[in-house]
Amino acid sequence: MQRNGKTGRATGRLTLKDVAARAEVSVITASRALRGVGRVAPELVARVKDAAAELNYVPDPAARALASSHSSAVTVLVPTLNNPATGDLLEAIHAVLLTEGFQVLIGDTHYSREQEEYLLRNYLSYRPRGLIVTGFDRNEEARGLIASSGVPCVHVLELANTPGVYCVGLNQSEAGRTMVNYLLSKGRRRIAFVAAVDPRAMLRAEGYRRALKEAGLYDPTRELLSAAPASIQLGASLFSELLVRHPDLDAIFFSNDDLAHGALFTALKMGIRVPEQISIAGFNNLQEGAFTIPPLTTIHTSRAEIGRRAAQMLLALMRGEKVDEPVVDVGYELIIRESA
Amino acid sequence: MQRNGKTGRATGRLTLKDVAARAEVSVITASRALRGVGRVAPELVARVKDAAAELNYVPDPAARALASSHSSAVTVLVPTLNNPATGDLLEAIHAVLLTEGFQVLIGDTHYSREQEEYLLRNYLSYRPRGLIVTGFDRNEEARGLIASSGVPCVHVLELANTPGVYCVGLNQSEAGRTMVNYLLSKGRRRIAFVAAVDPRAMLRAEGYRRALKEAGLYDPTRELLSAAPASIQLGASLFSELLVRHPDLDAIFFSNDDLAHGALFTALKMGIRVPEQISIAGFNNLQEGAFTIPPLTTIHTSRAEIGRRAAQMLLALMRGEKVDEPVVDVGYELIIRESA
DNA sequence: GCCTTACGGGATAGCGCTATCTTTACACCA
DNA sequence: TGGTGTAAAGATAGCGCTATCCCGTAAGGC
Repeated sequence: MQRNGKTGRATGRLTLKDVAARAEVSVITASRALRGVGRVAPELVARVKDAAAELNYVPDPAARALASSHSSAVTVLVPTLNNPATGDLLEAIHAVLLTEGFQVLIGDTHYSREQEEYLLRNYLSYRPRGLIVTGFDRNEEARGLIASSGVPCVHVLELANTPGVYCVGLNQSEAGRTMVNYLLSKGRRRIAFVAAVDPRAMLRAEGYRRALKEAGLYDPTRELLSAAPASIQLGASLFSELLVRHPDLDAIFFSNDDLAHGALFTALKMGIRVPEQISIAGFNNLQEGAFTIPPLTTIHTSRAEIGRRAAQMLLALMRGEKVDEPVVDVGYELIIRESA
Repeated sequence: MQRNGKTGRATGRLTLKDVAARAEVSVITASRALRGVGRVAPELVARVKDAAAELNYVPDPAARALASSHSSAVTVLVPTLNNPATGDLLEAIHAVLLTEGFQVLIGDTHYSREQEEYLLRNYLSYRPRGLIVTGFDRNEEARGLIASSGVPCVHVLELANTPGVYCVGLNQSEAGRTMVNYLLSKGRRRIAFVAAVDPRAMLRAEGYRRALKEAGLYDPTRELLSAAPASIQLGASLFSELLVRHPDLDAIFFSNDDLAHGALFTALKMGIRVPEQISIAGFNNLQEGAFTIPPLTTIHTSRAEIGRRAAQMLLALMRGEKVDEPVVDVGYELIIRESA
């Protein structure tokens, strides 16, 4: 129960030695028994495990990390914590890794390459067993840190075909293209793209451009990018701004549901009929989208599935297993609702 | 740049020994110089720091933790990651602690006491320097773990007056009471309370009950609690359900903005006029609330400020400084919009 | 019967740091 | 001049674990 007490140690910590003593084996046997490595007679394993359980023993991760030069930590770097999509992702990653006995260290890069590099340097000093990073937009230093660390790394949200690179995500650009093609199929011709600049949004922008160029309808002045982080507020103001500049637009593709929600609210307030006058589309399929007036047409992305599968892939990599599907495309789904 | 190379160590890691050698001092002097403890001549400190910088040395946290029996980690336990309010809180905590050189370990208790106890046991084995936990709703075991660990702990979101307990939050119950009193002041008499059960929501419920009892208008059948996690969807269905049971209600206080949004959307769809037929109020002041139809009356809570101040308080505690304000009430603000 | 091989178990030596004690150097006072 | 105090640096010994080497014992081969 209590961790101080019968041991005479300076730190008062309950150690493997105590467990070993109780099980009447040597420390190293206790170590092996608890880790399930090496050859230990089943009977001894049971005795050690019982002793550990009775004493409520928890191994010291620091000592373990120092001795083995491997921690049980997995570092996850996300661009922001302030985002429902990140929440879904982290929740799923946590769920998988924690049950497997790993600790999850979360780093928030705030969409900054410098910050990401700093965090990598920092977190890698923890000798994490694994690494999950968001996308591929990082500087050379950061790339080098990941590569030279030798720590298994899974990239999430985006896809890449580079050999030796593991990733779980979706083709953001294709998803963007799908949405624009859908708008085109509905007869829209003057389609704008509005985004809060972030790497994924820029990939969606590529898809947007490709689709419109293929249709011969691309007009670069119809792209509106903002450096501010996405929010409903921002969507509202970008929407107004865009309408002033381009009153003739018949559709707007927002890089992000938040922005689209702001636009929908503004449209409702200003009496602009959606989708009759203008179609509005978002991206990510946040829960609110099903309830807006009108409900939002968007692209569904399975953040939870990405998190889960990325964590599982990382587990396999950390165990040294062969991963025969290094690129997992979880796909996306066009959610057609009334707004477009 | 690279971490392998000139050192002859088995792990290939760049160690303090390398730094010491380069600065031509002993390891322990290098250690002291880098940590800024003890007496080291300024000239040597500079030499060591230069050497460390040139080698791009990053101390091994595991070794440090083992030797000093203190890590540089701070554990934060939150009830969910899937929530904008949690995002704000974590973002702020991260911002403060990371710049001070601490690592932030996030644990997600999923609103479960058992899970919290498990996580505490686990994370405490990391010898964190500090602990931030959400509220006070935990089992005896968990309470004991925190107390006996001797790790400085700050409680967030709720307040308590127990001596020796540090907390940063707001009086949830008072905030709930304030909202109900406001509704009463607007002439509402048949006020319901709808919540997704969580400890904070239950405190708000207390405030709700108190206010109504004081007004002699309390009716327990007007409380609707759901075990499911809060969502717009849930709010929508609870709203419909409640109206069937109590068609005469003139106001509903939702424990949570998400739920209120669902209600507003449903009301709009069903042609129920808000606030003429029924007033709707929420809690937390999420960004969406300013844009709903009609805009949502709610209670603003400063999650970011709570996170920031909690982190600062924890810093002070970890440094052994005296904290003369162990209970920080960041307050709340009644945001009056059209929905009530 | 001796040697090999395999297996179960233990002894030992660190992992990279820091707490603690000890030593050295030098100023100060009687 | 010798003793003493103190600052500055180093030597030493772990922190709690695991990698590695080593030693018995038993089974199997010739």
